Amino acid sequence: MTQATEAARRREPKALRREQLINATIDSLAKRGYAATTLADVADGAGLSRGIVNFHFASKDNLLTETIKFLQDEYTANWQAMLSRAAPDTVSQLLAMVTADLDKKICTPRKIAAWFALLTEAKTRPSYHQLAWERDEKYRTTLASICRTAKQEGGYRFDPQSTADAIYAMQEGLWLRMMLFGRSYRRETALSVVLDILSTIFPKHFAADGTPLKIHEEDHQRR
Amino acid sequence: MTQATEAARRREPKALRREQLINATIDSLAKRGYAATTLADVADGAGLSRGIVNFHFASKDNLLTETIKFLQDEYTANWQAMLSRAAPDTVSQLLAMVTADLDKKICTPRKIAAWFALLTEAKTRPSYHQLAWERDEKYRTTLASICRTAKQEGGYRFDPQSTADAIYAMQEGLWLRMMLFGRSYRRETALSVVLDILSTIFPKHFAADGTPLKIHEEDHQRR
DNA sequence: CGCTATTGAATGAACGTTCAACAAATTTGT
DNA sequence: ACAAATTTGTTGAACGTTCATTCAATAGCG
Repeated sequence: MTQATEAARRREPKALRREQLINATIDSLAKRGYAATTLADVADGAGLSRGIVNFHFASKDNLLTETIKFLQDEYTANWQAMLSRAAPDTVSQLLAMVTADLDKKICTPRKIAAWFALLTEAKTRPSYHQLAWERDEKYRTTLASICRTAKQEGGYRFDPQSTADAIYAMQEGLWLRMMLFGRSYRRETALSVVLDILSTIFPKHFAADGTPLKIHEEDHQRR
Repeated sequence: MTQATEAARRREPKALRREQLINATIDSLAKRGYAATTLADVADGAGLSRGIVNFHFASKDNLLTETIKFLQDEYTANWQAMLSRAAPDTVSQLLAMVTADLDKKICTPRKIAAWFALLTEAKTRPSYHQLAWERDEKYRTTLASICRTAKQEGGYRFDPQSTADAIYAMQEGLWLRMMLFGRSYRRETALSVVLDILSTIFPKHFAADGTPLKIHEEDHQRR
């Protein structure tokens, strides 16, 4: 590296270097898996020297905790933003939730792989477990409340919490499929599966061909 | 250990000792996770000495491959047996498939945890990947064919393959939930979520209260 | 010059694998 | 029938490697 770029690199603020290392961590998790990810891999991936991670993150454990926190923050911020930007009708809200989960920004092979690599270890790591639980709870309760509204609007018989659980579980299952069989199972495939099942579960909210319908409430009250 | 029991232990055939070590591996994977599972853990768990695994399995890698193979064989054999024992009507077949997935024998905390621990590493290990793919394909195509029959019987509009994918993904998602939040999310909870969503997806096959109905061949046309 | 970021070599712990020694079981020879 | 020889299963110590962490030395910055 030339001295000019070396100087420029050195001037980067701390937060940027941390993010750079977190990204190298995600890369390594996706490429090599949890067990085979070493600090040397991460440092090499970031183009930096061996001791650098312990300087910025104190320990490998902490680096991984910060990585899962990064992924979880990005995930939650993304669906919450998409939800608030969506139209207020039930179908739009529902679609916002499920397309956020499969959003191009979130749902990349490397991020999915890294997420599962960390999540699987969450069982034995309290700090990961806590983060997984938070992600879960927020999304799940929001989805359940949308299902409750939809039930009133469509006069459905299902139990809203149970249906929300089923939809959420299905999405996590599709993530798993994408992680394992990403070559044949992509975002677009998963999205069409989700849309199909939604139009089956909420038939009054979708046309026969699956087109979303906005339901107007003459005799229903919202939220 | 007394000499008598020591002698008895030594007489156990090779296959039994292998299964004993595989079980200790599942225990360790569930308790400590993939990364922290060592051969010393496995040997200690089985109450045997350090070098024993390399004698029976040649390498750690091979032990783990045999473990995932063991779990996958048990899983597949279980649902195929339950399916063949079930009544021939569509609802019974469908229920056999989904209850097999959540069967008490298969769906234990330790087996779920071990399965995910190994599966997550499958991305980077061709031999695991192959096994995961096999498990997937068999179950998925069987489920799709049942959905196809149900569609004819109930005059549903859904795409059978897509619906089967959604159901299967949901089940894997519920496994993930059980792994992560096993204290609050158990087999019984997951099962009720599955049954709820099935009666939503196949309304003609279930009564309003969710009771399964056997459909007879008169209803075959419509829409 | 003090301060902060970075480097890379040194350290020590953990782990998979190997192997010589031993013990039990089984086969062979007489 | 029984001892010797051989095979099979098991042990635990030794070995070499890998890895996270530490730290003294260094370089850029204001």
